[in-house]
Amino acid sequence: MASEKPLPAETLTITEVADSTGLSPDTLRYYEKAGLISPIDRTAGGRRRYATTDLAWIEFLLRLRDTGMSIADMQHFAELRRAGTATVPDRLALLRDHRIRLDERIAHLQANGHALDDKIRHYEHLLGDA
Amino acid sequence: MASEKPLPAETLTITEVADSTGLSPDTLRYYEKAGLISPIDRTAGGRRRYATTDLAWIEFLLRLRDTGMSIADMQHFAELRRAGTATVPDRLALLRDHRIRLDERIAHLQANGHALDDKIRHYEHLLGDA
DNA sequence: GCTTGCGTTGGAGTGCGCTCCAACTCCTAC
DNA sequence: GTAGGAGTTGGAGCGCACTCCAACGCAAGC
Repeated sequence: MASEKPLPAETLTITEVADSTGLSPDTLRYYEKAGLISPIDRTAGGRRRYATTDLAWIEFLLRLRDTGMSIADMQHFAELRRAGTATVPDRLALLRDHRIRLDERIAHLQANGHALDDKIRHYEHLLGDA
Repeated sequence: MASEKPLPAETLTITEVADSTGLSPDTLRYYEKAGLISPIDRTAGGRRRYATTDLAWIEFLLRLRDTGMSIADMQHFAELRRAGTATVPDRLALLRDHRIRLDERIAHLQANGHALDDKIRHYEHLLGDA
């Protein structure tokens, strides 16, 4: 009853995933241990083989991370995902909320950017510079 | 020769500055120790009295921090400031550079925001939701 | 003068997000 | 079969930006 799948050719080693995502192998293992990524399929020898769906999920995680979501919140989201489609409304609500806070952050950054522009102009004026 | 200035009325205690900036008194002392803020005037009893110019500088620091500048880089900027007007060109160059990287970050956040919008639409579609 | 509370210091501790390490196994090429 | 490199684990360590603490000093009201 060996369930030895033929391991579809589109399978990636940890370094391949690392290279393609910009994460280090250590960070990939850390994310998996933390439950951000569900346990990755292994070869007979115990080595991780990432499926392209795993890769897509990691890229989504990176988007959440890069927009300021904490590990703890990503853990929560990943749990909901593992719990199945019944949690889609929850996940949608979380994403919408995150999206709103992202726009607020962007607006805040832009306002600060304008203040920096003023400061830059002030310095330029001091120098008679263009 | 006592240089006991009358301490212009527009002088603030550490908690007043904390309340007005949102920083904690501990953080204000930490910033001063770290050299982000030059030594603040003291009362006879050794208590800090912040001038409004100190407040303005702290608010500027917060703008740098909120736009992603590290403590180390703010230390550098503060050093240049203490070194006098000869460093204005350097400071201008740093600010311009920081400004450019800020715009890059904003663009990146916006791109990620659009990707999140796609994901949100995907979930909405799953639900037949508006 | 005494209490209450704000402020001071140096230094230790915290939370986050990794990052590194030792000791080991596995896989490939020769 | 052997050498070299890639991958595995649990756990320790790190850098950043604070945050907290104990022990003390000073100030204002009663």
